[in-house]
Parts: sequence; structure tokens; C-alpha cells
Amino acid sequence: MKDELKINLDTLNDAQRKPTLHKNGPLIVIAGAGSGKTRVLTYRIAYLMSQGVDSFSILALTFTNKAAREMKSRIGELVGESEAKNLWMGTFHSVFARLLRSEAEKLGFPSNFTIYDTQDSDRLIASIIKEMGLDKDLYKYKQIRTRISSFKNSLITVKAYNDNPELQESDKMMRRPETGAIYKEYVSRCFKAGAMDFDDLLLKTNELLNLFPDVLAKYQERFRYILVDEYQDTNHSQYLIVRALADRYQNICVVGDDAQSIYAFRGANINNILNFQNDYSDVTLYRLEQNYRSTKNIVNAANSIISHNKNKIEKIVWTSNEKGSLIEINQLPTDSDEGRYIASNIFEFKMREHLKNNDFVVLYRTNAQSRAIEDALRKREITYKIYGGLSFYQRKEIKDIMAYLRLVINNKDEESLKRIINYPARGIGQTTIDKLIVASKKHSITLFETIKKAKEISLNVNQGTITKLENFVALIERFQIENELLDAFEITDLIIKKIGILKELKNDATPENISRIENIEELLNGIRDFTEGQKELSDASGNLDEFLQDVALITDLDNKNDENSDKVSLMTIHLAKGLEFPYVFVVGLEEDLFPSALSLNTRVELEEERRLFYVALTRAKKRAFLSYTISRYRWGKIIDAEPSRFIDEIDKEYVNHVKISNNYSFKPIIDTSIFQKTNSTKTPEDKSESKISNPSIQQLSRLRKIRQENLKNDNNISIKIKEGMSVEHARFGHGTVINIEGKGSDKKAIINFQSSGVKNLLLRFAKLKVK
DNA sequence: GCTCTGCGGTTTTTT
DNA sequence: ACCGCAGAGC
Repeated sequence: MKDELKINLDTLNDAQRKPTLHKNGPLIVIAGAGSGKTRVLTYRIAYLMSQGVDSFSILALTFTNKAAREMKSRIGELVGESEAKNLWMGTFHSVFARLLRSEAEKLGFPSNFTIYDTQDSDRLIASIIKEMGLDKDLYKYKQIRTRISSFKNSLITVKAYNDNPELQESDKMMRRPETGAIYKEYVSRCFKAGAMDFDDLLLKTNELLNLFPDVLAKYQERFRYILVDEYQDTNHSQYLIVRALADRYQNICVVGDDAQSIYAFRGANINNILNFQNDYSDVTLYRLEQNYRSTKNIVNAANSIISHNKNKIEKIVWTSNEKGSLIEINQLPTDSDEGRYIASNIFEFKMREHLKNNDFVVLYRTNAQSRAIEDALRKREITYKIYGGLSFYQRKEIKDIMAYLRLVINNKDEESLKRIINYPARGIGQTTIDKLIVASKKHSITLFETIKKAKEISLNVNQGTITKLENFVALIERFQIENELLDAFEITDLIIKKIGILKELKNDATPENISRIENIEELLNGIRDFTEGQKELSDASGNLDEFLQDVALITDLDNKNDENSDKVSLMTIHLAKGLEFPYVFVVGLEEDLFPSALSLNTRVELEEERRLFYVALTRAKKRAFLSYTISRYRWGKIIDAEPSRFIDEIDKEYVNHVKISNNYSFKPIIDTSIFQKTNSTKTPEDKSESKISNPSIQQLSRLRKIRQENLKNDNNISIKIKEGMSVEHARFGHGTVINIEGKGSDKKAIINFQSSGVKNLLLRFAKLKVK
């Protein structure tokens, strides 16, 4: 059957077809932004399958779960759903979490091990620092967590740390000689809790492959073809896993763009991609340099930015797309003005060009910047969605419920236990918990066992507390028994009812608590969907441990529930990697913000910020808008801002830089492609101000014509239009006016068009004819 | 053990 | 400006 499978490669260009058809041996694809690298990966996998490669023996590692899902469905279209289902495809973390679950016993972990998220790790480290009696100002738990994380990403185990005088010396220099002891205790507590943190998923995979040659051989044999997307963002630990697995068959295909490497802060090593050709023998290198995404102006501007970096693989990204509009750079007085500038522009573009909210994204360097943008969008009644920040699964109320679920599945999970032992309040306070921790260490048993044996061991608590502890254990054990018979939805529903958390929140019905109730209900709905979905599968049951398996690895970006709703997206630039939007706003282009103040010390860090800017700009298909302010609200006060150095690094040829004029007001940008390098929106009286270069006579006369047309529209048509009128629109055809709202140039009409349905049009732009 | 208040750190980015 | 936490008082 497979032999009959034919993949049509006609839609690929030559550069894309070559790596697609490359069958055996290592290859690297250096792919510029928007050059169709996902397409190559998709077609390559489909092509391999059409050549008889078993779908079970292909491993594809992506950067996000969303990317994996999309690629899988596209492959499904090419080769059939049922075959595509067998592919191992996902993020490093989710793929190797899955692998570890089936091999965990070899490492002494239960197969239903808990995955600690960053917050869990932080709490555990903070707790250890406290238990050890260390100065918490010197030992900041976040810094310690970062340090431990970097150890793990470099495969520096506790033993390796202790064997390494240099590392110990550098911690001593930082006046933190106990770092190694904290690390050791942290690792042992995670082990005792049956928990792995994010870094462990990679570190333990390495350990597994190193310690058990038979296991390594099994997976080498299994994954005969390995493909890695976004290779520039792999860390050392990921690099070693790939190398180990690919060692036997050497069918390794990596795809990436060094210019888009932006995750060094979490251990990504750009040298992985720069040195790939030295790591394997007979590597074939392919380049994808034609950009299909963006206009010439955007591609060229992006090239001019990245040319300021020294450390890079030379490549020429080009496009045959139209030239497009100039990149707009706008100076604004404050961050709230910046928000209003974005909101009014989105509003105007939507009306003028009949765009949807989905066509826009606002990108920022830090999550804190979203606030001013949100306020402005809300005022304009533009619906938006924030990605990242505090994700759904990180919210307190959700983490609380999840802690119950986690404890039911794995009662060794210390962080979950500490979280809920007294929530809702049942009279077990910090003092008791501290005593429990001491006793559990003394007897080398888990916290849960310590509580169970509270009577036998001398805990030094009173009888009332003992009873409370017994009740808690009984509650959890009862859930464990119920869980044997119930599916994930039923047990969660039962737990929520039994612990009375909703009642507690309703009793104090602040707006905050009402939103918490809604979130808990949303969680329950999500679990129901999951449960039902699992039950449809042949090899799944829909019970709780299935739900918990990779829930820790889900991110906001993976939430598909509002993919069809029409919202402006707001996110950090990091989150936007791999995405594209027709209209892109990049805000806060100011020194100390973007580039971040923390990145100015070294060239390496500054170059990463510049790549981040490159990523931001290359998200845009049609138009890009950059903005900066003169003063910005930061750290609770107003501070002066200076334009980012990156602004001057863009070749002037591709930008229209508008600075604040005396009579500054929010006038949206009108299509400047017809009269470049002018401030396009000034009325005739103020046109002499604030422009940075003189428009030609021709351009001016064109500008005047447009204005006259707009005026004519305002004065004639829009005044005439009334409810109930029959009108004609150039694109939408015949329709009837249902309602008129607003006045002057903001006057809008809701019109029911015969062929295209109800539309809300701004009369100034709609160019309606009265019939 | 619980609750209120004042203080200090926070904001670089995330699987 | 906001949040989380420690410490004091109940």
C-alpha cells in the first residue's frame, strides 16, 4: 500500500525540494525567516513515508506542541491520518517525558512520576534554603533555581559538581558556598517525591541512554530517522540526546536559523547549529533563502538589522514579493499614548481595509508592557488575547485543584501535599508542617507516610492535630480508592465537591473569586473534553493518570479553544517565534527595555537581543509598525526613555520615521506606500510640521486628492445614509442599512448585505452608493 | 493556628 | 504599583 503513496512535490521550489528528497545521512537546512522550513520538514517526513519508511521509526522534535500538532495534521493530509498518528512528534520535553514514563523504573522513578513546574521547583528550593537555615537574601531561590537548571542542562550532576573545584570556587566567590548542598538536597527531595522538573526530563533521558546500552540500542533502532526543528535553540542536554539516538543510523536532519536563536538564557547553545557540520561526517548543507512571507521592505529592513551581528552564518534572504509599504516608526510621548496609538491604528485599518482582529499582533519585550496596550484596546472595544504571562495552569486556584489530583496519583509528591494540606483550611499550620518535614527526613520516608505514622513517631504535636492529620490522610486515601473506579472528569468533579472549594469562594464573592470559580469550571470542562476524547481512542481509558501525564507541559499557545475567535494577539517576542501575522506592532523600542538593560554588558547578549528584534520584524507579512516613547511608566514611576539603538540600525531606505509634532494627536497612519517618507495623516494646516523629508510634488498632489475624496465622503455620503436605506458597496454588493452609530468621521453603519451578510462599516471609508 | 499589616522585591525572555 | 511574605498580635 505504501508503495502506491505518491507525494506531489510540485509546490516546492528547488531549494526546498533538495532537502526533502535527501534520503540517508546527516543534513542541515539553514532556513531564513519565512522561507518555508516547516514545509520542508512536513514534505520530507511525508516523502520518507512514501519511500517505505515506517512511520513508527520517525522521530520529529519541534519547539512547541502547537507546531507538532500542525505539522502532524498537514502530514496527515498528505499520507493519511492513520499513518501520521504513528509518528513520534512533539517538543523535546513531551517526547522524552513519554519515553521516560515507559522506562522510569530503571532509574528508580515511578512511571507516573510528577512533573514539577518552575513554581514547584521554586517552592521546594525556598523550603530547602529555609530548612538549612541559610540567609535567604544571599541564597535567593530564583537564582539558585537558575543555577541548578544550568547545571542540569550541562549534565553537571551533583557528583560532577562535587568533583569540579572551579564550580565550587565560583559559588564561594558569590558567597554561596552551600549551593552544592542545596543542589544535592533538591535532587534527593525530587527523587523522594517521585518528581522530575523540566530539566530532569532531558537530563534523565541522557542518564537512561548512557547507563543502559540496551535501552539506547532499542531507541536507536526504533528512531531510524530523526528530524529536529529550531535546532538553533537546543541546549547541551538536548544536543546529547539527539547525538546519542542518531549515532547508529546517522539519519539526522536538523533545521534552523542561527539568526533566530533567542533562548540562550535557558541554556540554548547557538554553537550546536554552528558546529553541526563538525559533529557528523559527510553532512550535506542546504540553504533556504527565499522568503515567501514578507514584503521586500520588511525582508530588507530585517537583513539590515541582522547585518550588525558578527557571529552568524552568512546567508542572503530575499523575496520576490511586492515592495510593500515602508516600516512605520512612531515616537509617542508616553506608554499610554503608545497604547492609544496602536488601538486607533488597528481600529482604522480594520475599517479601511476590512481586516479582522486576527490580522494584528502586538509584540513586546516584557510581559509587563501589555498593560497599557490592553487598557487602550479595551477602551476602543477591540477584543484581544494575551498569550503567556501567567498561564492557565499556573493560576493559584488551578494549581490547588491540580495538587489534589497529583497527590491522588502520586502521594509522594511533596509540593502538592504542602500546597493543600491546609487548603481549604483544616487547622494544620506551618509549625506542624515543619515538624513533619523534620520527621520525614529523620525516618527517610515521604511526607505522606510521615503523616500516616503520625501516632507512632514522636511528632511532638497535640492530639487535636493528630486527628486533623488522620482526617487529611483519610480524605486523600478515599479519593485514591474512588479513582480506581472513576474517570478523570468524575474524580475531579468529586474532589472539587468534597473539599468544598467552590463554596468557600462563593462565600467571599469578590470579583477575583468569581473569576476563580469560572476558572475551576473551565478546568473541569477541559478535563471532561479530555476524558471523552481519550475514551474514543482504542489504547486509552480517560482516567486521571492519563490526564496528568503531560498536563504540566501544556502552554497557553497550545490552547486551541479560541483559535476561531477573532482577537488581536498580544505576546512577547519570544512567544511569537514561528508565527506570522499580516500586521505587526513592535512596541517599546527603547534603550534599557529593548535591548534589555541586562543584556548590555556583553556583545553576545546584545547580539541575542538583536536577533530577537530580527524575529519580531520578520513575523510581519504586510506591514510592520515600530514605536517608542519619551517617557514610560516603569517600576511604579515615570522614567525617561531613549530610542533604542536598533532603530538606527535599520537602513533608512525602508522606514518612515515619524516624530512627535507640536500639535501632537492620534491620527492613524494612512497607506504611506503612495507617498513615502511623509507623515501621512496631517491635515493641510499642519503638513509642514514633523515630516522628516520633503515629499515630491506628485506625492503631494496625490495626497490632496485622497483628502478631498475623504472630505467628499464625509460631507456627502455619510450624512445622507440613514437607517433602512438600500445601498451598494464596491465589494459587498447590495445591502440594507440596519443601524447608524457614532458621529462625524467616526460614523458607522451596520449593513446587512445580501451576499456577504452583516458588516459594520465606517462610513468615511465605505464608499457607499445610495440606491 | 489565624489574620492583619507593613515591607521588600519586582520586570527579561520559557519548556 | 502590586504582590507575596514575615512577624506581631489575637
